[in-house]
Amino acid sequence: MDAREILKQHIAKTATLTDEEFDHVFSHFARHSFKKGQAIISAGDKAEHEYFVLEGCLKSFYINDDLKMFILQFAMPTWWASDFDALYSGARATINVDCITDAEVLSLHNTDREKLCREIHQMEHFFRWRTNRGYVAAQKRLLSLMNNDARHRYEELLQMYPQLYNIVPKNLIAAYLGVSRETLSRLYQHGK
Amino acid sequence: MDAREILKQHIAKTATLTDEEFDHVFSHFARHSFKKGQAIISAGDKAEHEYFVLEGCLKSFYINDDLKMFILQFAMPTWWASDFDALYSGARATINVDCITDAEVLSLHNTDREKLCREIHQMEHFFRWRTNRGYVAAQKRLLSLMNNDARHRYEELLQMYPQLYNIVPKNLIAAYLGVSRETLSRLYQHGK
DNA sequence: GTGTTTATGTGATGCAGGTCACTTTGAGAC
DNA sequence: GTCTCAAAGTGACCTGCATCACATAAACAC
Repeated sequence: MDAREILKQHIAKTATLTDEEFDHVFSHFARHSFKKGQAIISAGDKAEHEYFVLEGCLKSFYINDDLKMFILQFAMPTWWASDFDALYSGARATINVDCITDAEVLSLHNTDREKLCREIHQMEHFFRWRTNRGYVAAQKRLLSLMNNDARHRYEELLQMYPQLYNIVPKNLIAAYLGVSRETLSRLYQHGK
Repeated sequence: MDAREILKQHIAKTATLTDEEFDHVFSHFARHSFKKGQAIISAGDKAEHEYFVLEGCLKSFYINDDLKMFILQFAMPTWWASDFDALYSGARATINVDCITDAEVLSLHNTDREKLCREIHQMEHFFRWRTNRGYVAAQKRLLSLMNNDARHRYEELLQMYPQLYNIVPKNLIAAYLGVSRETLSRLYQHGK
């Protein structure tokens, strides 16, 4: 399935667009291919685009002063990634986005998203719902982080996104869960 | 300042409405007075409304199987509170909302929010931005929870919301930070 | 292929913060 | 006022997870 069709079906789940409207929307996206390990947004950059994943897997992450990495999100096909704080506020990025595997993405400029939201009511609706889902997911993750131990969070993650197990190295899973890679490794030593 | 004016100015920060449009919007809100300690949404309820705070302070929180409380949000004047997951998905509430102090609020039914978003493009814009801000704030809190220790998170919270110090008891602050009340109490024993 | 980097496992040790138990202070209710 | 209950402080003890150190093993570059 081509990029156009993937995006069209993705948006159609939340918003109703005519074919002409979708053509107009799609004309604001640009396609990019990235290699495994390649950076898409680096801390300090201006974050001007958000990215819709067609193929592969991205991660968005923060690096603290001790160079420790914390993963905010893994982005699989039909997910969106960016430094949303910087994107909306116009500030420099503090979040990085890069490629865990080779990836195909569509980029949308911040200005164009706002333009599309102004022009087409249904696009504003679409982006409202996309953010809604992100907000609710972030709140659930906050509660899980406060309430559950490392093992529980690990099993929760694998149950929710089984595909991750095969694609994402354990050190990155640890950086998502908020535990050290050693602790994650020890969770299942000698079979559970 | 009356309820109408507070809401009007709050919305005007993000969206442009004519007076007629605002009158229409405002007609969907209902005003309520609550007493300190009173519950607004309880786990198991249908969550059908979201609440805009005019006066006082609410909290939204989760209670786990061990009856331990985790606070998702304090809601001060011009903040919104609800179980947004249940509200949007139609599921039963898992989050509670109640009053830390006596409070004056405006309620908006889920159905009416969606109706207003359909009728008035600018209202869809308003709610998109409201959720944006919530999403970004939740992501920052996730990072802080993974990256910083209890003392750091406490100082961060007080710096961001100094008003909380006088209004909100320490055991609730602890439930927000994700530490025990004993640990929070010990942070500043014998003056720092 | 060979050398280099990245991912993973595992032992030893330390500490932040949890839990339990008890005390003190303060705010309402009457 | 007095009684009750919630909030807050503190000691003693325990534990989940971090950190450091080193050993494999697998992936990648050339």
